[in-house]
Amino acid sequence: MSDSVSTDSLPTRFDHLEAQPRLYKQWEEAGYFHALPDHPGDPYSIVIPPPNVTGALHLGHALNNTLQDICVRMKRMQGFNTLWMPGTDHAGIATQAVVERRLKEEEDKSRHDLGREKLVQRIWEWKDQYETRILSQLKQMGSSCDWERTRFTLDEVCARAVRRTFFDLFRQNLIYRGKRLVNWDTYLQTAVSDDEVFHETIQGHFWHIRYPVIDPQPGEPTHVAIATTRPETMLADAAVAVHPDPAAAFDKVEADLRDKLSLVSDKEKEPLQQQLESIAERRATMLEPLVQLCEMAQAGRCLHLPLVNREIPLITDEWAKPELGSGCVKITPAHDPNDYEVWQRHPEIGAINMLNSNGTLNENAGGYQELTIPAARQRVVDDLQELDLLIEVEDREIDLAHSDRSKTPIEPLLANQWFVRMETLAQSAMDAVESGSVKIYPERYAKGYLDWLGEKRDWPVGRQLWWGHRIPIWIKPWSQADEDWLTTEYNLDSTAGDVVATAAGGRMAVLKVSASEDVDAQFLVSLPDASSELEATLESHGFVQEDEVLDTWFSSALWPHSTLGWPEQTAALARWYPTSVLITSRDIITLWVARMVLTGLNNLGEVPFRDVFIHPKILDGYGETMSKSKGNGVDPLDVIDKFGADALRFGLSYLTTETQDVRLPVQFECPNCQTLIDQTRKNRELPRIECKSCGEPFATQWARSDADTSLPRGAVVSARFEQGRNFCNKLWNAARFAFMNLAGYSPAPVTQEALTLADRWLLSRLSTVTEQVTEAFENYRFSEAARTLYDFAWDEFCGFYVEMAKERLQDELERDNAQRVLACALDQLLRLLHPIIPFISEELWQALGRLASERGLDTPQLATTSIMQATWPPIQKTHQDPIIEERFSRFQEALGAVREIRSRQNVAPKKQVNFCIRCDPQEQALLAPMEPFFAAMANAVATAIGPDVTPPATHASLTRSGMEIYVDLAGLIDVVAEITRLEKARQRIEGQIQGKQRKLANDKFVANAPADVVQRERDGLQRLEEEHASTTAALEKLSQLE
RNA sequence: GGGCGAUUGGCUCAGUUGGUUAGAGCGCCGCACUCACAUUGCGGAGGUCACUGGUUCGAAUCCAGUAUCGCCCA
Repeated sequence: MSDSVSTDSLPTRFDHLEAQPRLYKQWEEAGYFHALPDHPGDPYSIVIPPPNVTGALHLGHALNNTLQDICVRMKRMQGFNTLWMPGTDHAGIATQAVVERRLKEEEDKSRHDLGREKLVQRIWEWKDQYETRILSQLKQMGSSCDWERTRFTLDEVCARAVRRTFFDLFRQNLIYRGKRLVNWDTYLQTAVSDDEVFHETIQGHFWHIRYPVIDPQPGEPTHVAIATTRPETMLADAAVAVHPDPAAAFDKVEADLRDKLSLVSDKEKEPLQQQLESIAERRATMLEPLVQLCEMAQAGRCLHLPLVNREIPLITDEWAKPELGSGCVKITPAHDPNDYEVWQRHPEIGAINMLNSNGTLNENAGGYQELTIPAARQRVVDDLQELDLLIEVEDREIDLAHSDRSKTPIEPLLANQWFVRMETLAQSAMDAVESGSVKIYPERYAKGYLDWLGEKRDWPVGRQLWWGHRIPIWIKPWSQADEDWLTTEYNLDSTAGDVVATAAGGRMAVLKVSASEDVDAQFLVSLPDASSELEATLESHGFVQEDEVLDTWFSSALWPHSTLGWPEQTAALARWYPTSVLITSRDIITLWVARMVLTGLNNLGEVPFRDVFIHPKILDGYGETMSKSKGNGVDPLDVIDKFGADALRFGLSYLTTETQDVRLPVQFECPNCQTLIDQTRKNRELPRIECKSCGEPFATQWARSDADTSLPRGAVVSARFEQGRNFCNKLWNAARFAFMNLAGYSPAPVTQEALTLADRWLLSRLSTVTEQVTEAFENYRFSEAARTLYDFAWDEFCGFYVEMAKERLQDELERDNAQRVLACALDQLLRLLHPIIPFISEELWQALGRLASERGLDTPQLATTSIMQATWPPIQKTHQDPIIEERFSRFQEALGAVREIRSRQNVAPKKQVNFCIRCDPQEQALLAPMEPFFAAMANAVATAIGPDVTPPATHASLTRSGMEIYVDLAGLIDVVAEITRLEKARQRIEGQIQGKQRKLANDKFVANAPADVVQRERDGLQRLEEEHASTTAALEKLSQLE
């Protein structure tokens, strides 16, 4: 931009595509984002929720990062020593899954074909590519992160923290390995957590099977019937269970049903009644056989498990439900969570694992070894039928767990897992929230956090993956020789059974695991530092490092302190830990937020952040979450291209309210003619779409065929961002107007006396707005701040103040002060807006600086080069003047009334009209000086204002806050239109009068309501009656004219 | 099954501790482009605040229940 600003040099539009990279580069090169521990100011810090490198950022991230940037930019302006720590997350399973899928698709290779080292290398390549993309997206949004500190959860700094934390927890006996039922993803061949599993109802079957009883006594059944949705699991059955007291079980079911029956409405009674009847029926026919089976179980009767020819016991357990199926249930502890629980109660039945990690059956499946699960299922069913042991097959909807990562069915599997013991850790994290050391906004989310932690479930931290932090444990079968070696060489403390001992002066933690049924005794050794020579020594002694890697959340849990350099006692850590606020989305409160709190407390004895702000989720127009796989995802860069980063940010903050998720109806933008085409559930899955306006086709993200991919791509955007774009344009042009009128600007103090009414009104409003916006931002009420600024900037600053300044700027005597106040007001407004719309506010700030480098009312000061260095506007309480604001609104009402009459009467805008106002002397004093503004803003000339005004012969009138506004319509009046309007008005007034009269006639209201409320009603009634009288009079007059 | 949240004009949302005639943006209708901005200005139409009860002088707002939707947990 040139040094002088004129209409020629400042276009009527903000060119965001040109300005954004230029301004961002300026900021970055000036080092405004970089925080140093020894900079002045109280510390303020935020760590970014590290986006995972699986893919590019979407609008949810845009929202998340916009809110963080708003906080950070405001705090920086407020003089805090502000750090925003950026980085990305390696997202173990998700990223590996994506890369493996591509490997399969593009090269038809599995990870085993490639090998660990090469696969990991591929994933690093993927990571580099997406990290670059993600960081670039963040920059294009305007995020003012301290890029020099950028971290990655798998880099060496984070790795050090992970290593040290694992070692420390292990040393405290808080990490252990145990056999647990896990969700096994047979495709990715890893356990996945419950959070990575989704459930889907599918059409399945319910197979009813008979197991022969071994040596039945006379009178006893020869077979026991069971039913299952997964018949192949019978190969690993360990028992069949029957309820220990079937009669009591029936009693309980019936009692529960009756309880329910007494509570529900009539129409719901019927199904319950039916259930009761069928239970009674079952009881009649089945109780006796069930009791008999129960006795058989107690007598130790066994069953013959067909196909694998094993003997399994009949046992009694409450998991068997007499009211369901045959009343008996097969127990497969290694492949079913409920059966696993049964095993815990009956350890003697054992557990048999029939699965290989790749989902094929193992040697325990006998003749079915090597088969996949679906194949085995078919064979088992066929073979049972052959043996006449299949009773029937029932169609049934079943709930099937799927892996979120591979989209394949989950197999429950008994496997050795690494766990973190949560008892004390979880308690510490609960205490932190309960005591208020961590505050969650909105408060209601604290409940979920506390409930989840309250279960204190141990955290499974091992993943059978290759991408991640390898578990720092070295394993070797126990031997006396090694024990002696460790003792003499490293002063190993006594290795009491299953308690961790330290060695090497605390640089080694050793656990001697006693032998169990399937594992011999062994040493587990953990080391705190990667660089330790101990590692090599151990390996040369035959210790082998655990293959598995840690759950991604293990490293994310350390993020607030690992990024600051912990376990080193860095200056950054001392300065910025604990961080000020964590801003994130609600779905990871438990997975991430809770774990950060407990690791922070464990590692540093201090919570990781003071506040947690949970922001809404972004949904599409149908209320569905956005995602690439649905096709309703919006790329922030598409929005930025079309509307600008400021529009994106403004739109998102405007929508960030406390209770609502953000619904954004989504459109395709035709690349040929820019028409927006609503996205529907149907068209969002199409590879190509034909524009309804120009008829040309364009490609979507689903385009695969050559014909489709050769078409131009249609961006997916949302018209909701038009509001932000328009707002920026409005601000731009208001500033443009100011610049055009700042020629000859000279800085000088403006005395109180020199301020006009409009000035004082604007300064009062500005002060009030500053207070509201500051308060709103500080309490994470982003929408409120955005709305307040929008309304103020558009309606008050542009709609009134700028309009009113026009006159004065042409007046030689007034011009200097008008320029000074205008420059100062624009300056303040830009600062307030900067956190939300950083680019345009910076561009305008710099332009203003070239024209009016020194500004301010009391003592003009040299403005900073960049708005980023400007201070946050202080709240000028002395400027706040409620009386001025109140009186000014009288003017706005009077002006509105004149405009309304003009419009109603179809008076051409260019046609000047006369008007007069009958009002109190108080209003008269206010309105008199505003006469020029009526002329400028409504093309209306005041003929009289005061208590003794006589209305013109032909007029239309309106009543506003006790003022009668009359517009002289001689020669202009549309009598019919005016009569229609007045009659409608009179009707409305009469209704209101009646309402008020009724209210005031109610003794209870008068007696109970506060005096001011009653008085307000009385005043209102009086005003309405006056209005009614004048309306009636006007109507009479008009009907004479007609 | 348990928990949390939502339901306000055609659409997306505000609505402070219950108190005048429930607001905004978009869309719609009418008027207006020489004078910052048509991504604009001025005006207008459009809502029995999901439903049913209750508390209260007074309920979009508080309480209970119902319905529908969403999310989380099992």
